[in-house]
Amino acid sequence: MCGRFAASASTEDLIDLFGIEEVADPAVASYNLAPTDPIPAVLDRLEADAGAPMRTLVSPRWGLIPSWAKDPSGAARLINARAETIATKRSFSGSLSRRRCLIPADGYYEWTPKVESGRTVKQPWFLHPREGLFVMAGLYAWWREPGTGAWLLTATIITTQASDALGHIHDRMPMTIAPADWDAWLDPRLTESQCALPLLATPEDLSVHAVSRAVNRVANNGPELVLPVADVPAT
DNA sequence: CCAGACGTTGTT
DNA sequence: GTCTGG
DNA sequence: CCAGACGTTGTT
DNA sequence: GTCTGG
Repeated sequence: MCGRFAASASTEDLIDLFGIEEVADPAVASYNLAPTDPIPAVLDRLEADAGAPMRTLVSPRWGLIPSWAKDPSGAARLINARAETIATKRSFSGSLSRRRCLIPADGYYEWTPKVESGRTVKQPWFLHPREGLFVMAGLYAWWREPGTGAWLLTATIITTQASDALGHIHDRMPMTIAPADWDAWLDPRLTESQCALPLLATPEDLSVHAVSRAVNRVANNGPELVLPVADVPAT
């Protein structure tokens, strides 16, 4: 699955790569993004006067809160949405039809148990493309706070069964969208979920290496978190 | 019809 | 063991 | 995802 | 909001 990731591209990088027209929230580099954190996301917003959609850089909280939720307390739970069932699950189907986004990342983390000095510790791994950004498929939702009327934007990352190459690390992995399909994936006017689903792609040829357990603690951050560590433990 | 749920992950 | 916070 | 907390009363 | 269960 995907429960922690790194995203360090600058706002300028993302403007160039995705053709961003409006920056609602600038990108903030982080090498330790955790559930409930603001994460970078690209979406196409429909203008009120119904022209072409406006490609916008936003910063939703990670963990989708459906618009009908009574309170936002479940946010840390819906950090992933299973590709196999998003079209029929009530928490996601509306977002799949009309609120799809892209989440640009450097790569993501997974953990495996490891015995060290007789104790079991959680060994983190960093999974990432050999070059370029890892553009994850996401869904978003708007939730309105009853008291203040303030709007809260949240998002989730779509997952699928891990490929054999990654299965020894974890049985789930995030899905991507190929650059040629970005426009269609983001277009909120394409409301047929059956048109959107085939755009979901499986990550190919990811590189995997062990990283420091410093990433386990969410307070830690910095580019050193994604660096390989010499002591590569057996799985 | 109304009431109530609506999710993923890992672990056991 | 299970929930909350980050 | 992992780490860390998990509670009440009365008194200061 | 929308679907399922009763």
